[in-house]
Amino acid sequence: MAKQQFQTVRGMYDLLPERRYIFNYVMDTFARAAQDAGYQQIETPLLEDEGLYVRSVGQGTDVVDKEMYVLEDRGGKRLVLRPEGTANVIRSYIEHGMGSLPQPVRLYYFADMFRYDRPQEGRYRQHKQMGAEVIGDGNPSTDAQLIMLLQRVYKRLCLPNLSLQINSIGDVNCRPKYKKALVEYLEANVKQLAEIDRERLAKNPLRVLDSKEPSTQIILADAPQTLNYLCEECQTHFAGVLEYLDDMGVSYELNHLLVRGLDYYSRTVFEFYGEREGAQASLGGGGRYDLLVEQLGGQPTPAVGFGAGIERVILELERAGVTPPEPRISRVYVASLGEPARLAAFRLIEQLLDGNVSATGAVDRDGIGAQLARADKLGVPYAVIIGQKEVKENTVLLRDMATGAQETLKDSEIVAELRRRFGIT
RNA sequence: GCGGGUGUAGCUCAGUUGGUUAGAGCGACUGGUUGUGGUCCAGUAGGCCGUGGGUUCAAGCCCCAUCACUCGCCCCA
Repeated sequence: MAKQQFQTVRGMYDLLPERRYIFNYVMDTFARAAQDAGYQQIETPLLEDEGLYVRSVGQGTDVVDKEMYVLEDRGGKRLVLRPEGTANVIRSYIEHGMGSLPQPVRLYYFADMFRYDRPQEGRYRQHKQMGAEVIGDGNPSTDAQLIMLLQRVYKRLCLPNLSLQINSIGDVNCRPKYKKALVEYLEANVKQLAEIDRERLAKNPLRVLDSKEPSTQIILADAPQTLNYLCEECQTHFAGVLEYLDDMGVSYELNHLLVRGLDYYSRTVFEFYGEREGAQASLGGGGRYDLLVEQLGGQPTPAVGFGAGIERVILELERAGVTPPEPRISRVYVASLGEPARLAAFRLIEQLLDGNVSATGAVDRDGIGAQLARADKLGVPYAVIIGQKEVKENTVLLRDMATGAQETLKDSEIVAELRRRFGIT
């Protein structure tokens, strides 16, 4: 064998058939739930202006500062491989005047995200997300509906024991006051802060809240909490969200340290966690971003959305021992022996496919035994065997693979007979 | 970006204090059976032992570097 020269780029992976179908299962489940709830699918380009993400996600966030794939095109334009799903959807909303559609606009998407991070299990440089956005509705019921959409998807995927954590981080009115109080508090305790958190304090103080440093966490226990600083509007909104969730019996956990890593969020933020310990526990999350549309040049428009990692959902499925339905295999294998039979088999396969019977077969030189062995490995319920004798008599042999029983049928009747047996009308 | 672990056949893994032709199971292929699969039997292919350098009479094994994977941290999904 030739020396292997190329391999997948670091942090990226080949999705082989034996695993690809699981992704399809998750994606189909999500798509159905989203469509049922009135969401329409959108797809935006992989490449966007660098400025789009810098302005929306924000400087001082890890995603922008150290994880973006930035490249220059031949015209010298700086482009970015999509690192997250919301900014581009909002760009599209504005660019195509979706503000003049009946509001709110509900969109869902599947997209590959690129982040230049150190890979490990459940974390790749190219990973797949499914997400949804509701644009043009600021009512708390929308937040609750969106959260329940994601929860419904997890539930349909048979994922038990996911925990939902939720918080409100306020808006332009109240967040500055909170930020000020937090900074004052942290500065008063700066000696006990971990080194890295002192840097965060200077750059992006809210990020100190989800610090994992033990020394910082001690300090955080008594830190000011966002919920105590919410303005009246934000308070009412958050109370509304929780009431709707309570009404539907959704259990959640208030987490006053949850702030999420992207700057555009305001008010509601939430995240679903799996049972895994450690860093890759986050399965999906999102929040409200009422300022983003305006920030990107559109009319002031409230919006809320989430993104969920498909690889992580699948890890969680494996963990929970959930096995998705196997992809459909062919139902019929057509085996042939001898030159004239091969042509008859070739024709029969096409006739079966035209008749909506999934079929495959050998149009090669193998003996009948080898062909049946292949049929067996494919797990087809029936094989059709055509040899010299059958061609001469215009018949075929229909073999039940489970019992080994065989019967002779007229070649003109085999398609109809198989359709009947499979209940295809 | 930081710290630990691991790289031997397509897959899962053995491989003794460094010793001469590197093994098993599964899988693939061929034959036993030129018109009949699963079981069984026999056989074949598939390895520069991740890559490069070093130490040694001798390296899969020791040393260095590098790449990849993996675990933890940071951060996220």
